[in-house]
Amino acid sequence: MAPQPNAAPSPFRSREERERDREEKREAVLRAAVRMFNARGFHATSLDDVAASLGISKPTIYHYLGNKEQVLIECVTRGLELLSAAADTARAQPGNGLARLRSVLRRYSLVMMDDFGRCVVRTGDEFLSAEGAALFRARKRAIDLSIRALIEDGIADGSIAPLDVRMTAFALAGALNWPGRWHEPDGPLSAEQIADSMVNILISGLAPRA
Amino acid sequence: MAPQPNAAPSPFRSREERERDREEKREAVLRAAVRMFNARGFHATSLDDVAASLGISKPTIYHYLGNKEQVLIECVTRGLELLSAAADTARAQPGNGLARLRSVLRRYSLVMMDDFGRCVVRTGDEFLSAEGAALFRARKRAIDLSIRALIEDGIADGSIAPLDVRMTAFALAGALNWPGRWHEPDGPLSAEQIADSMVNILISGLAPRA
DNA sequence: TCTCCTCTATACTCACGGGTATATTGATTA
DNA sequence: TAATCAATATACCCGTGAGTATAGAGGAGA
Repeated sequence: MAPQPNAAPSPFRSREERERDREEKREAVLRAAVRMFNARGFHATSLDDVAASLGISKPTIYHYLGNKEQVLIECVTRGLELLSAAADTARAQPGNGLARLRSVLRRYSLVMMDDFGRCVVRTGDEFLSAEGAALFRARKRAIDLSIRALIEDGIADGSIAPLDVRMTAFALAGALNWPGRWHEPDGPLSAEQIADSMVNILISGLAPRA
Repeated sequence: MAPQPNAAPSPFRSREERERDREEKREAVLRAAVRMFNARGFHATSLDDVAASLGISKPTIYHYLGNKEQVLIECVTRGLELLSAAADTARAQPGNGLARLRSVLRRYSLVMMDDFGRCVVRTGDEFLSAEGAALFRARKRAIDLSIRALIEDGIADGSIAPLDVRMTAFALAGALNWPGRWHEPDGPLSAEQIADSMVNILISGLAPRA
């Protein structure tokens, strides 16, 4: 029996619908978890707390996710994927190296002020198991390399000064990660304002330009 | 009986000597603790571990320090004092605003690559009790204000471009805090090299100067 | 010499929280 | 209708680690 195109909403869920439900719930757990991890810290947040905030019980979380570390890893991975996407989409854009870098940095910075991005800065290697930490480092390194490549492009085409690429990438990352620590979404400054402001400062530097 | 100026070292310790001993041991506990906190994270480090690394037992630590949070607070406070000192000593130096700021940033950056400095970046508010966190924030704010004042001086005397002072301070802090996360003391790059390099990048910016 | 204080260890208590065993309900499928 | 499976709960286990009770050893001072 094929589903009617305009069938009235039925209480009987199909296979796909049930899978979508499941995915939705999983997602809800991750959202709730990442918020609490960011607010109180990973170790200070118990899965009982997370469950309570969703009106469910701890075993339900275990029904959707393997264990506490996996919850964290999924959160961090989401954040890292957003950052990678930010780095890669702008890479193929037109413009000289500096213009493309500016665009990447802007996006990167915005991600850092979002729940999953924040989770990335706030999660040190110490929180993860050896394997988790290795994965984490590998993904961060890939992002770092993306940014370095962009800086090199800019130096090659003359739009960026001939700086130490490695250090420059670290300086940029540090400055743009920092808002993940202090920015509060409900504060007076919008993420966009902060991102633009930060990027401009980093690109022009403190010394006045003649 | 007054102590002889060149008395032979005696096994009988005087009052001051005993107090000095005590202070020394306290210090040793903090050093050992901060190292382990930085390496494994605060929550993953038990006081039993710290004690074992010194060849002593946990109650001995409690003999010198009240509880685990106090150990952390003392470590963080030491770091914050170093940072404050870095900010304040250079404040009274000669030179225009930019020159003085450069000097402060350099010192700040070096502290961040030292044990107690690292502890400051790695310790989020989440690790501390409400009172601890409040103290922590207050001290960090004071340092931030010091740096902002310096930036304002520089803008006033024309040695720094007319930027958003608040954002500039955040960008600087972020970039200079970051090495506290990734720099390893035994690595190939010396702290001095990193500090100089970082500060130069931040001051001149990425865009080439005509 | 007797007492007190300092320093240290052994051996405990206890809460917290990650993780699980098991039961229940209701829908799906054979 | 029986058997199965997904989703959820209650009630538990148990390791870890913060913090403590207690005791002993040895020097300091009276």
